[in-house]
Amino acid sequence: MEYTTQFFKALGDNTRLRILALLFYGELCVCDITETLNLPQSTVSRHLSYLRNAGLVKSCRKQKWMHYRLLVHPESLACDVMKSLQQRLPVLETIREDQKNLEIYLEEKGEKSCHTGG
Amino acid sequence: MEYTTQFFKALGDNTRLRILALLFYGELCVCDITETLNLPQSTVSRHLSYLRNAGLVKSCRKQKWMHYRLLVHPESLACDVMKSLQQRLPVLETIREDQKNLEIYLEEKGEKSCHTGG
DNA sequence: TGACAATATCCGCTTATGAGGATATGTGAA
DNA sequence: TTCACATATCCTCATAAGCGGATATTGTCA
Repeated sequence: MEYTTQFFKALGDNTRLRILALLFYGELCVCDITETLNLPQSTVSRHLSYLRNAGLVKSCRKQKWMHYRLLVHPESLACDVMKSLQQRLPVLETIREDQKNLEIYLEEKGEKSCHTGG
Repeated sequence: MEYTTQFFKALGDNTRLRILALLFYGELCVCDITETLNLPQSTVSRHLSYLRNAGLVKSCRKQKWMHYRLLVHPESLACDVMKSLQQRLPVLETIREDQKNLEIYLEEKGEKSCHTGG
């Protein structure tokens, strides 16, 4: 049952919940997350590693940028929980603010984005 | 968002997941859990405290025995997750064994139970 | 290849948490 | 009021993890 425990440990941290809430918007690179949440790069990177080890996200390099996106196995506990999170996390003030900031950030970034030509 | 984080932290431990899986069967006292899981009493008590603080269970004294049962606020993230846990935890070998042991234990205990005269 | 940008990892420090034996507290019965 | 049982809390130790600045690594481009 280690996998299950590790899954919930991964959700047991404010920063990681905030990161997941951003990833519900789609694939993002580390700098997107770092700037949106306004946290030190090392902090974001460390939490992303944690999420990857716990099997919640997967990463892939695209040129200079490492992109992260959600990874869910269908018909699983993790899948159920992630769906519920997607629906319910925005109840939280902090999460709503983060998501708003992401929208603003992505719009401002526009075509200069590391997402162009993705 | 502290409440949410605390909720997931509470789920991020093997022993606590095992305890919750037993409580899906209904209200239990500490000795039921201790004997079913075959763990030191202090360990079980500590984890029950943790679950209580995180708002997942509530306790009430019945004579000499402290009874614990699940506590879920309807229409919440916690409620969604608990429902999913109830359905999916028995996928895990350890959980199935625990639940089997609980059934045997309760049957053997029978009328000498601390549940008599509830 | 040299410089820079994007990330990951290291490091030192601090706090949270787990374990389980020992002990304290609370409760009912004699 | 004393005993026995049920449970909570204390104590000490060990490990997991969080933080963020500094540094290493890797890819891109001139």
